Amino acid sequence: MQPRTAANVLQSCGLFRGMDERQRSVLERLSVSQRMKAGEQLFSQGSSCPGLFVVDFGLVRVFRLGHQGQQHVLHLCGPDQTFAEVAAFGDFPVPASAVAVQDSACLMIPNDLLQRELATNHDLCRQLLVGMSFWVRHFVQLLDDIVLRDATSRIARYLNDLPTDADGQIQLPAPKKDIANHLNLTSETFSRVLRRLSDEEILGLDSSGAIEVTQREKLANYGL
Amino acid sequence: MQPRTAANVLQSCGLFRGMDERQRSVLERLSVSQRMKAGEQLFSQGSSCPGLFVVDFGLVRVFRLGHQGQQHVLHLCGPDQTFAEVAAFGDFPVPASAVAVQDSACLMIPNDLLQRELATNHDLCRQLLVGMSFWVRHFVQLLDDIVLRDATSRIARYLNDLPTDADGQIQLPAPKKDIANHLNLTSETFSRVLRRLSDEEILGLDSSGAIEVTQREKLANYGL
DNA sequence: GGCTTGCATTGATCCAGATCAAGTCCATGC
DNA sequence: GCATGGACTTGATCTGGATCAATGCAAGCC
Repeated sequence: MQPRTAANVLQSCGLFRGMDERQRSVLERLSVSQRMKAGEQLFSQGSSCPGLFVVDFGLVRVFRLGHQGQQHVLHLCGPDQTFAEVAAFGDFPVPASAVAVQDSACLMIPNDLLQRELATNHDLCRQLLVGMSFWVRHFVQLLDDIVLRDATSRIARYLNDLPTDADGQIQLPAPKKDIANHLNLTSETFSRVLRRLSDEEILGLDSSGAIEVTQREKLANYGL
Repeated sequence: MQPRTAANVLQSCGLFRGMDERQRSVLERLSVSQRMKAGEQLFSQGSSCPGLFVVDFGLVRVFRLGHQGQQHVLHLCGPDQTFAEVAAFGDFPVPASAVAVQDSACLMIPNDLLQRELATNHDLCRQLLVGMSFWVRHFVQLLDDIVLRDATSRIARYLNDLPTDADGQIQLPAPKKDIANHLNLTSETFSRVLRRLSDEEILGLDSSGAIEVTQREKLANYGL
């Protein structure tokens, strides 16, 4: 897999959408490319924030560690998604760790350069303020998904929000265990729920791991 | 209870700390004062965001509604705390409802005026960007409190973070049922845990509702 | 005063999902 | 090829906290 150009990555990243070409080119110049092997750690919870990351290709797992060594996956970042923005803006230690799930590449905008740019670039500030508010909303949604919904409902909603590929099938973007953990479930429970939905003929499970939604209607109902 | 001046409220509010007098006076002029009786609703989930609120005095419960009518308390806002900032910046429907727990007063900066100010005021933008990132961190912490810790640990941590008054006692800032719900517990469980901590002589429970921490050390250990 | 209403405490029971335990099925490296 | 290990499934069992239920208690109100 070959890295794209910085311009390309930034252009397709939601956080920077709405900026014009000129704006983005400023960020391009600040950015650094970085490649990681599967399993490689980018940063760990509590260390100072290296900067803002955008995934070029691959998959990065961002997670919090619990006192007894458990972990909770906050975010599974695929291409064009950002992470560590929050710590970058707030200038505090990163509140989570990040590890590449597969061989991956990222664009990184170093913290000090970003800060300097923010100091003078008003448009960038506004843009990021909006981006950030979406980020908060995301977490609020995740939070009360976990608090207010049961396992089946959470999974149904998650599946509903995934895009279907050309064959109308869903490819899970990450290993099941990581998705399960993100939804605050064990992989066992995740597996059982998929099985049940398959028995109810709402889903079709493929031995390759692809999922076909045979009754979108009913799936949406589970997600309410 | 008498409302304070707008200047006074903004000055003691964390989100606007770091702004100079001149900056704040701009916001003062935009702000509107609002009083609520106990139980009065300020806005409800899904409606358009009226603006950014700062609590003057009293207590506001901000919560999400679940499909089956359950609710989850996202935030219990006391004096000088803000709410609805997120929707205000992002300009989407408020993702939660807000109700006054007691008779209260708020300062409100209407959305349109705030937006207009943000368009030109760079310092304000930067300030709010930082404030926002703290807000995200808060939610991440709440999230994995709920995910990674058990009931006792959550409560211990919550109590540990509360300030003690002049007598070294803790006054809960809100009804127990609301605090319990915020921590994703039932009031029954909350009650039982307090009782257990009291039996272990880590806490002293007062019939008036005040809590005395008799072994801060052990309490902190529960919160790890 | 008596009446209502809502919060809080305590006990008994229940259950969704975790944990524990096997077993299957690849992919990887030697 | 064969071994090793990780991801996934499936079954049996356990448990933390929810739910249900009863009671106490204080505040507001006629």
